[in-house]
Amino acid sequence: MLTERQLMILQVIIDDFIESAQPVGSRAISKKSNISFSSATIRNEMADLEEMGFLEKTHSSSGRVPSEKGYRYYVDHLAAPRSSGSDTKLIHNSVQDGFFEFEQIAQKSAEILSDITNYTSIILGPEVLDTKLKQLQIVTLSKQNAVVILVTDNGHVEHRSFSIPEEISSSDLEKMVNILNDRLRGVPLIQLPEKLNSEIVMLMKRYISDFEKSFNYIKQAFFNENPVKLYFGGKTNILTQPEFNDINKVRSFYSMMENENEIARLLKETHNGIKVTIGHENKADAIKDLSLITATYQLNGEQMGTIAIIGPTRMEYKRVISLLNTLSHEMSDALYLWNKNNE
Amino acid sequence: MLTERQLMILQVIIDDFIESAQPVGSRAISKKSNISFSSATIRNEMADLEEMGFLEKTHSSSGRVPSEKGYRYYVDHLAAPRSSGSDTKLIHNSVQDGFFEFEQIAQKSAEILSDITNYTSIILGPEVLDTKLKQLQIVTLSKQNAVVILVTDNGHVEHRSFSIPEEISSSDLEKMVNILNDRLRGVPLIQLPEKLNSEIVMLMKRYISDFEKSFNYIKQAFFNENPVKLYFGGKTNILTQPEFNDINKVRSFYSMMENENEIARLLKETHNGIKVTIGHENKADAIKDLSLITATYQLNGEQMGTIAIIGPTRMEYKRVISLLNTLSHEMSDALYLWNKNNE
DNA sequence: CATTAGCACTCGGTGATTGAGAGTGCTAAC
DNA sequence: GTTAGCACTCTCAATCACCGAGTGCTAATG
Repeated sequence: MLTERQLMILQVIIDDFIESAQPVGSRAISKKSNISFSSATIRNEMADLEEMGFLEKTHSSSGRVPSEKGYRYYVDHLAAPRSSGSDTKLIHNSVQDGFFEFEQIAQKSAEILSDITNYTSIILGPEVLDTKLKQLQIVTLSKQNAVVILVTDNGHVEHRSFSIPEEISSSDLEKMVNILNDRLRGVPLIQLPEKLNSEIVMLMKRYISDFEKSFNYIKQAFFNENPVKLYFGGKTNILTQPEFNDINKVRSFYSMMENENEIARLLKETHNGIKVTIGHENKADAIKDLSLITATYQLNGEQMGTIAIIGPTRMEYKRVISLLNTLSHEMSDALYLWNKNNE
Repeated sequence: MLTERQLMILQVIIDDFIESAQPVGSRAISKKSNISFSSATIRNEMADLEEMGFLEKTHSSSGRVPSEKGYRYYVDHLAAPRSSGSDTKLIHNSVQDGFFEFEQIAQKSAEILSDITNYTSIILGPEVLDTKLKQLQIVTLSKQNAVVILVTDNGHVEHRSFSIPEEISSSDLEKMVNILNDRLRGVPLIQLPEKLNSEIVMLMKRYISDFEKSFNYIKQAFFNENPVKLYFGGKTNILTQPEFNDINKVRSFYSMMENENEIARLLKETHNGIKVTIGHENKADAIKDLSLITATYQLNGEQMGTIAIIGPTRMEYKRVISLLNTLSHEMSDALYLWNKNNE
């Protein structure tokens, strides 16, 4: 469909625009070292590319700017991922550097990703639902107060304070914890509320009277939480992008970022591999003039979570794609190792 | 120094400007129902007030705008705190509604504060340094991995995963935890590193060989943390304030907000009571055209932490001061009750 | 026939000019 | 002491001319 030369010109225009954020004129292109045609020739080609929808003008006598279709073509055909050794090393080090806890690594990776790209990065943690309860613990602080601590088999820890009903003695508490541990160890978190309600409540009532009130509080505290966690990096980076000189864009972007559920939903749409969503391809209104690039990470082939970068449609696709690729593999590898040790 | 009438006019101007964000003209003032002088008279008074430094003009023929000195006078003499019943109720409910955990309450209060004011709120948590260790717990996840959990006497929980050196058997681990609990229970967190290094290390070495490596990791994980925690509310609220139409202001504000240490330092300067810092009175450059209002909360008369609101110098001082006052008392009360139960 | 030089044309951006409107300071009258 | 009146100042928005970057088209070129 496109001639060799058109491809080349399209590529040059997009590369140039990604770098400069300025409309690209025919003269500027003709001066590039790898271009040997006159500006007039290029003008003709650009007119054709515009007609086909790959380029746009900001006004009738301006230089050309890539359209969303142009970007789409660019990422699909033109943007061979370009990996930088130093970037790769940075990511590698951050992931390998003591992989003890997923939360740490995710947070750190999100920060590095946003630091080296100047975009905003988001990492979607694995669903906690299929993690299993490892241990339940109650630490009493005083006669009235105690902390329940819940540890999952992947090392995640949740805790919640509660006040001890007067009727419950400390030996009762101990009994209760023992029962719970006995019965609930190994139960997937997602089944916990149900298990608690059916089997356990009955059992407990036999041992301890009137424990329901305080127990409800604990249950609620643990299971109303978001079932999924997001790690952000560089939330304010977009402020340095020229396309965000408009306060209203900033506003709508941030109000969107506050809605974690929506973001999680967006990120979950990726299924294995890297997905680039450009401008209006995005379903969420607030990022209809931004691009979202997502990649997944896996454990034993099963998708665990998503890494994402949000930036202007004028994004360094090549670099970002390669970065996400690297990080995705690093995280998958680390998860695999960690899991193997954990068997 | 100021006549009755000048006071009145100053007050009206500031109130009006706080509401409208527009320079206030003499004619507008003369029309207010509680003002019975002509615009000419008011012009004369305004000229005097300007000469004294309480008012400013944005240009030679504009209406007047309060100067920082004007705001200062306003909060010191004119702004009798005006408490709204519904605000008070909101705060009261949020604080009372299940005071089991400080973190929850602080987070929720910060959010409510920012929601009802449209400014940004920050709550500085109590120094964790003088809380004491209540219990240490190690939960093994597998042969290689484990989680250390540290509970303080005020219900704060910290945890960190680590990998178990191969030399350590699970019975060794148990021993280690027992020793640690024995020796460290009741020790103030601030003394923990020291204690660990002096007494405990020696003791442990006798029981367990080569535990140092993994132990160092734990130590580091726990004690490199910020010794103080900040809870933010409404970080994006300032975007709705007209004074933040300038992207550069937004940028400098956010880059300041990312520096938690500096913010903590600012908030710590308050000592009992409410403190209003207007514009250039602030030491931090990034908020030299903003106002910061702080209040402390106490436990048994001892200052525990700070509540703060950041907004434009054109801030609803009356309302904010009264809100902070209310919240400060509510939090102090709640802390007191909680502490009493905890004895 | 593809390429290119040349040129008229278009449009955004800048700076100067203008008039309206809001507000002031000052003076003179009350 | 207060106020009406008025000249003056300055912002803001609209208008205009002009420049420059860039285009589209045509005609000449190899």
